[in-house]
Amino acid sequence: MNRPTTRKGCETRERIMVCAARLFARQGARGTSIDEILTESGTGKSQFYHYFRDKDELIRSVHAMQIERMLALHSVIFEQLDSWEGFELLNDTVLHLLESQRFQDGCPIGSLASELATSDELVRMDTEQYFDRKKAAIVRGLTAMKLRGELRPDTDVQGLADFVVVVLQGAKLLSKVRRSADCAQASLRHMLLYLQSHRS
Amino acid sequence: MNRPTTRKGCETRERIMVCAARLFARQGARGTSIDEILTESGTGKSQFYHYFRDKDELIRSVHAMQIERMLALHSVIFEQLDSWEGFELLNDTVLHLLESQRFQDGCPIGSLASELATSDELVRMDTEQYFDRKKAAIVRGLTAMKLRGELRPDTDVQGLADFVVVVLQGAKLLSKVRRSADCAQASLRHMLLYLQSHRS
DNA sequence: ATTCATCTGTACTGCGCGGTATAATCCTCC
DNA sequence: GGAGGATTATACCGCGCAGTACAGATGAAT
Repeated sequence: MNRPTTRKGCETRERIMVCAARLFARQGARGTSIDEILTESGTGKSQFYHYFRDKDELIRSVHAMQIERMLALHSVIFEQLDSWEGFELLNDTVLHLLESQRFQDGCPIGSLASELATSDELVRMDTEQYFDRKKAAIVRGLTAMKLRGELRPDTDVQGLADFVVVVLQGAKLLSKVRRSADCAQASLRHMLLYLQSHRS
Repeated sequence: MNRPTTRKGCETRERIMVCAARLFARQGARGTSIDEILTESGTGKSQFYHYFRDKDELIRSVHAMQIERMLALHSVIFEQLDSWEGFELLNDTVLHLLESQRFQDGCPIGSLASELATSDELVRMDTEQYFDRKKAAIVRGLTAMKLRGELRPDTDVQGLADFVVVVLQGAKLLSKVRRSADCAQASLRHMLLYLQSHRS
């Protein structure tokens, strides 16, 4: 609702957001109560409703934040996606991320989207944009490789980019269910091998 | 709680389950109240608590039912997974299923798992088993093809099977977010192409 | 020091939710 | 036809939830 103006206000809002993000990733948005977030973040109700109109707005804000966070975190990698090393780095980063959460959260963005996509159109659209931006980065990289003659001229860049996004999301989901990165690792490796099969 | 014995009882329990399954797929388990299920299915509270101990038991029952339903629906296909036609049929079936839901539900099993995997260990394990059984069917098929010499002897059957499961789940999730089968279709086609690249 | 907007503490409300209690019906079998 | 379990109707309970009211604290600017 109100954007914070002072330093203290920013910190408070931030603490709520970060804490909510963590809880949402573990137990979903519907499975997390506002009180729980407030207790965990050491804030009060008045503070919450000073910065957010209602729970839905919090959810959307957190989701948007996670999206920007992820895209920022991967921005360096995205720029290297015009080389095999870049894709290897992408795979490694994803696997590393999964392990750092001990395979508990899967993909926070994907999870929240899966939970709310049908009931919250805004969340759905934000997620769609997220996938679009991810895909665009991959398309850029593959196109560059194609232009440099590293990929066959008839390579279906668009379809491959969709494919990569799909594999990434699927791998993250399965690692969450299996509590292990094994299948994710195998899948990502095969994905890379498939990309490389388009070498000219 | 109580298993129904009479015909009427079975029908009542069935109606609750089917209705819950539909609602869970659209709005998640936490996003669906018992009252909503009862209203929609035309049953009463006493009937619900006659057949289910609590909401968790309903959720697990519905989830288990969905799993068995899916495996049964695919059992014929699973037996044909020792041929390229079999995999094509699998892809077509998945796409057809997505379209029949107008891309609203994605994968009911995957969605519920994503929502509850971290908070309900039983749901998580059931889902894991589901993926295992799916993978096993794929492994059987690919192994048969390998033995028949249609796949190269060094083919990583296990890894490929994981890969297929991952792609299927990822495709279903993205179709839900994108409200379209386009990316799913492209991904599944590329998956098949990759499998076929292992031809000997 | 006073002012004034920002920020925060606390107590409260109303309601929807999961779950219970009790008793009434239905059906089958003897 | 009536005994007895299976099934169903209805009213209810208590709690946790999202959201509100309002007063109090903070702190920078003048």
